[in-house]
Amino acid sequence: MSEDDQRPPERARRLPRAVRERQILDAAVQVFSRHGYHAASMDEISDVAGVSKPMIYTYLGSKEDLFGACIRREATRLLEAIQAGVQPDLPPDMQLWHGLRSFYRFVAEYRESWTVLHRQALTVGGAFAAEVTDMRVRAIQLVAALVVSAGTRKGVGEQAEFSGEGLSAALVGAAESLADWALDHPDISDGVLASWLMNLVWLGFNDLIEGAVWKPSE
Amino acid sequence: MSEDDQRPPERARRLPRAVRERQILDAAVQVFSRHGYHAASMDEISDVAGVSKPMIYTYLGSKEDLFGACIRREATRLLEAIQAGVQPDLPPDMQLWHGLRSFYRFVAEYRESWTVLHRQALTVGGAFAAEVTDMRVRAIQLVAALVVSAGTRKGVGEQAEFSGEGLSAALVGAAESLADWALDHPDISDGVLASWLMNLVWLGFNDLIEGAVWKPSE
DNA sequence: CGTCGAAGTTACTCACGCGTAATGCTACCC
DNA sequence: GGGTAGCATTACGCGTGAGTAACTTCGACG
Repeated sequence: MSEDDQRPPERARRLPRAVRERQILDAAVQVFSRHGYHAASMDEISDVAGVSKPMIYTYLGSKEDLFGACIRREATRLLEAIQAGVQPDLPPDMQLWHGLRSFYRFVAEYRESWTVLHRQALTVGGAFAAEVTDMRVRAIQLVAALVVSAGTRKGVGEQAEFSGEGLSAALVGAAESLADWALDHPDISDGVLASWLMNLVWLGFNDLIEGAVWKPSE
Repeated sequence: MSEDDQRPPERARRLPRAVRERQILDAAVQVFSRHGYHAASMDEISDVAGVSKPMIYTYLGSKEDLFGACIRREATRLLEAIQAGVQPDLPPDMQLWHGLRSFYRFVAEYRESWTVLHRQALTVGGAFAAEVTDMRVRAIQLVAALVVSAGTRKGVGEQAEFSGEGLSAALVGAAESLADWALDHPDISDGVLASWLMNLVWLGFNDLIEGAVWKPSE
C-alpha cells in the first residue's frame, strides 16, 4: 500500500543512538511548537519521530527532560547564529544591525525553534522558564552594553545609564514582536526587517517623519 | 477545630448568582495566570473561588468557556482603561504618551489580567488565540494611524506608509516587553515607563545620545 | 554458528483531571 | 406551613496520556 513496502531490505533500518536522538528532538520541537508543552503528547512525538515511545524514555528521559533538551538545543542554535553574524570591531549601530539580521534570518529558517523558545518555554513554570528568561536577560544586557558604548563614544558618559536596562528590554521586545509579525510576511527579507527596526529605535519616529533614514554605513 | 465553627449563622452564606460568577472569574484569572490554561485545574479554581466545582459548570460552562469568559472580561477592562486615558484632540505624540501611561497603570494594577492576556491566551490554540491576536492587531492599527497622522501633519504624506504596520508591531511589542520588565520593577511609575518608550521610539537612540529628550508638551 | 548486547516494540498500569448524576438545603411566596 | 425554585455539595464515570515491564529482532564478533 505505502511506498515503504517497495524496498523490503531498507524499510526502517536500525540506526545508531545519536541519529535517533536527533530525529526525536526534531519531532519534539515540531510538536511542542504546534501544541505547547502540556497539549503535546509523547505518543504524537514518537509517532512523528517514527520511533516507539519507550525509545524516547531510554534516550532522552521524561517529558520534562525532553522539553529541556529541546530548549537547550534551540537556544544554543539561536545564540550561535547571532554570534556568527556579529563583528565586534564595528561601530555599535552596525553591530546591532548585523545582530538583528542574523536573528531574523534564524527565525525565518527555524520558525519552529523560535516558536518553542519564545512562546512555549514560558508556559512551563519553573526551571525552563528561568533558563529561557536568563538567555533573554543576557541578550538585553548585551544590547544595553552596545547602547551605553554608543553613548560613551559620543561623550555622554555617566548620564548614559539613564534607563539602559529598561530601554534594552523594550528594544528586545520590539525585535521579538517584529519577528512574530514577520512570520506572517515571509516575503520581507531579514535586511529589510533589521533596517526597519534600526530606523525606529536608532532614529525614532521624529527623525523618520522629517525624512531622515538610517542606512548601514560599512 | 477550625475558626469557621465559631460563627454558625454566618459560615458560607448563600449568594446570588452574579456575585458567585464574579468570584469564580476572579479565581479563574488568578489560577490561569499562575499555571497557564492546561496546567490549571478546575478543582483548584473552585477551591480558590470558595465554591464547589459543579457551580462553575452550571454558571460558566466548560473549562474552555470559562477561559473565554476570563479573556473577554480582562480584554474589555484593558481596552476601557486605555480609552479612558486618551484625548483625541491632542497631537499624536501626546496621545501615544497618554495611551501608554494608561496601559502601564493597568498592568501594574491588574498584573494577573495582563499575564493571562499576554502570555497564556496564545497557548490555547484556536478561537481564543485568534480573539486576543485580533485585539492586538487593533491596537497595532491604532498606533499605525497615530504615526501616519503625525507624518501627514508634517507633510510627509504618501511615503509615510513606508512600513507602518511592521513598525507599529515593533512598537507594540516594545511596550509589552517593557510592561513585563516593569512587573519586576514595581517602583518605576507609569509616567516614567511611558517616557522611556517615547524617548526610544519617538526620538531614537541617536537623538538620545546627543542629549535630546522628549517631554510631554501639553 | 552461537551468543551477547544494543536497537526496538507491544501492551500494559496507574494517576490525574474534566465533566456530571444524584441529592440536600434554605429562602421566599402564597 | 407546604411547596417551588434556585443555591450548593458529595461522590463518581471515564477518557486521556505519562511512564514501564516484558519481550523480540538484528548485527557483530570470536
